[in-house]
Amino acid sequence: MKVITPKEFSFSETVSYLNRSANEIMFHVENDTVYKRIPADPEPILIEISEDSERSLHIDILDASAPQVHLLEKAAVDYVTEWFDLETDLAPFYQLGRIDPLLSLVTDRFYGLRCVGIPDMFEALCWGIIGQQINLTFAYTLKRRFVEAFGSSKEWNGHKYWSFPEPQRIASLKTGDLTALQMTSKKSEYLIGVAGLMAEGTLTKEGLLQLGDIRTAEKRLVAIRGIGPWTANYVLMRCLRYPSAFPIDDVGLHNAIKYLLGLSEKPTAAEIRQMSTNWSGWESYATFYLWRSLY
DNA sequence: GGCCAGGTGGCCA
DNA sequence: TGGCCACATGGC
Repeated sequence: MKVITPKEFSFSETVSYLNRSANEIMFHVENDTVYKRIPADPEPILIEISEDSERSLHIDILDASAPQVHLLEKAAVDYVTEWFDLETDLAPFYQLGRIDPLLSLVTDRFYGLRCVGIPDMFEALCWGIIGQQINLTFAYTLKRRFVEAFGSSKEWNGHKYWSFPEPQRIASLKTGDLTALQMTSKKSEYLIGVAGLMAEGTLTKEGLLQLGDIRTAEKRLVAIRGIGPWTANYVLMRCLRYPSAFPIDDVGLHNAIKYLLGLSEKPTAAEIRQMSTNWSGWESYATFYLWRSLY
């Protein structure tokens, strides 16, 4: 299917972002084409996303069973719309880029980049927890081991496409099952605990969204063991899509600011708060663009 | 070999 | 509230 994209969208910037780790397991990029196994009824489907010579986006289902194909096509388009955040109007953000000295260093440079999401909240939470206090390279390694151990996959053209593990599966594990993958025992406890809350239905994406405002959702998340302000805001940003979510403690953000401004030290929390006063309502996009400058 | 990493919980004033 | 500190393991 051909998909209408907004004016301020760049598929090549999206692909650049998706290409940032060769160790990524949840999708595959090859020849400027993106492949991903996504949830669908009655079972996951494999989709291919590419851009034609006129810069239109194309989404195709590679393993569709014929009778359901129309429903599946709609599911695929909806998924990509959510994943690539195609419905957000970026014009106000770019307006900020014209007045904010720090944002101006990234808005033109990465024009058309959108905050790539993690639609599955269990995946977003796990990725946040896995990434706490370890370098990103190792985080990708841990995620790969985690998914290969407890997720499901389908092979297509000699490549394996993975679905993220189900909360029910992780909730049934013992910490030893995860420390065996080199997770710390704390991380293992956090992952199993969050999986339990989602498996029993006390924690859901819909439920958090129904709370209505970001502060209430943040409080609900931070009350969970293993989820602090950074992880909560990371999930609010990449899964629940609150544009004002702001993982201000993020060391990557600190380093991005340091390098972009040529500082000799990382900025303090107070300095970042000061610099971000202009970003009100767009903190998540500001963070995503600043992260992008790191690779 | 030492510092750092997309932090968090727990303790203390 | 805000400031320390232990934690735990790999990357570079």
